[in-house]
Amino acid sequence: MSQQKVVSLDTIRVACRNCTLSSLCLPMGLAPEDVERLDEIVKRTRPLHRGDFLFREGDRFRSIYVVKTGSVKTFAPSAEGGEQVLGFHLPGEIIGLDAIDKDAHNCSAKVLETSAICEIPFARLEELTSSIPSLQHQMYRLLSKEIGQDTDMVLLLGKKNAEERLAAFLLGLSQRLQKRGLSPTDFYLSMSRHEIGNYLGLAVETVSRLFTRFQDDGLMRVDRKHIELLNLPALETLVGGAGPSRRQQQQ
Amino acid sequence: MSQQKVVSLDTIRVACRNCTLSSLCLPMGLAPEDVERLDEIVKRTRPLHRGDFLFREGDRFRSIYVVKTGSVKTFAPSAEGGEQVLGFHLPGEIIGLDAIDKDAHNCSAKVLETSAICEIPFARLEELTSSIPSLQHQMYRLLSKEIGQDTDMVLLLGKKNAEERLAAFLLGLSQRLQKRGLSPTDFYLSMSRHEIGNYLGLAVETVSRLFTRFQDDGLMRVDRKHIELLNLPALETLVGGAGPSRRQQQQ
DNA sequence: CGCGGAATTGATGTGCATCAACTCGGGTGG
DNA sequence: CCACCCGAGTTGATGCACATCAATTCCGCG
Repeated sequence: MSQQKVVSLDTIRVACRNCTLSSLCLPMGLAPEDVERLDEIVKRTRPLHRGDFLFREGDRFRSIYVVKTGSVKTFAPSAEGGEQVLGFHLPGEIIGLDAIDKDAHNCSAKVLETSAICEIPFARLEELTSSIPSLQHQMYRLLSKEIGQDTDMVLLLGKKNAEERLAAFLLGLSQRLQKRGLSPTDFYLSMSRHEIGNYLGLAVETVSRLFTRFQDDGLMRVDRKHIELLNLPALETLVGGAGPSRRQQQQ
Repeated sequence: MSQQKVVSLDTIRVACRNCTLSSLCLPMGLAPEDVERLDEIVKRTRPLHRGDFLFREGDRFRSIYVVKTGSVKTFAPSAEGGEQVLGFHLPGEIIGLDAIDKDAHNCSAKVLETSAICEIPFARLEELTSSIPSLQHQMYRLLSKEIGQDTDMVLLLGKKNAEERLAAFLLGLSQRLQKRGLSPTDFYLSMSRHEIGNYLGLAVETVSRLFTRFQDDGLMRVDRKHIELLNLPALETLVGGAGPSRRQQQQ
């Protein structure tokens, strides 16, 4: 969102090492020299800006990307020239794993705000995982986790109403930010209402109305792109419990 | 659906070898001795029957499963005791990859009809992939493919109307059956209307009405669980083109 | 300062869920 | 072998959540 000072190369390096560590290696103990080997294949790219593409649908698959700071959205063309937003990617999160299969990207990735992104050439990563079993296991876990997240999304789109979807979206952001040591209750949305609606399978107007309603109900404070969550437990109730005074789910 | 004769062990072995081959190794050339090593860790299970579980949500993750014959559905609990059907798995398809991350299954897998299933202990598979780079690459591709499929599902649930969803469902089945050398236009549905609706985010009644409509329009013939697709191109138009005389997609 | 896209808010329409009634087929027990 | 039963599927009537249309305001930016 802001950049108080020119970020030194060292800062990037350290931060990037951090993001590599936490995303790829945190849960498994990886020998320090292996971390070093992993670190060596990571390319640091200069800061990217709003609107820049990491890759476009159809591009040959070469690398996966890790968000260091900022945010990225991925989206695929839908029928009739429209697009489906597939995800918003925050610091520490990985982009591009879906391209391994066809060796080509089947979605596009666009930077939402000034962001620092690490690029990891997949061929080299694959060599590395061959010789480091625990890193291989990490890769399997990462891929598997992605499947799990998509499953959550299917559940959201298949079974939840508008209210539940937006509550789930906000809580999801909150938790992911918290994981990175950022405030889980006070943050800025880097994406537009339109993109949120597209992502959640809702119309812009519905998103807008729900923000207003949530605010009126004291669940949150909304000022343009600035969000303050005032009542996380209540939001959790909305998501999990299928909404108190709402229709119950089919089946 | 039927079982003309008791299947001999050899038949199972050969068929299972086939399914392992085609799912895990077909696209990459794998040395014959490596295929042998892979084949050795595959467990053959006796035929399973309608209602049997491969695993339940929460079970410790030990193996992935490959459908040899028959079909399996996977589903996760939704809010309020309901369930979300996550997928139907046909011969040659793999189940359980989503459990690697948490080392526990986060969905259940239930057999829809008498089926033969291969079990592959994941720990042993992982050992194998460490020493066979091309097999490791195959695993990455399989996991990545699964992500791509989930993405398709998100697009379907987020952007398609009832008609498009059912058309996409039928075409999907058709193509997957064809891949296994079965008829792409004449097949039996092993799942109930209820399960189809649940999977597609639709009510049973809507599914039923659409079957009737499609039949009236000459797109297909429906008799109970027996399906004949009479006009694949027309179905494809329904899916891709967002329906000729229908509302256009948002954005 | 003024333009234009983003967001909000209100009014209206509709696709599909829901409710309800009925039919069908398959399995069971007498 | 048939009568019964029960769950699955179909069909029709109604309602509602959310999309769509329309008008206005708001803010960012040149």
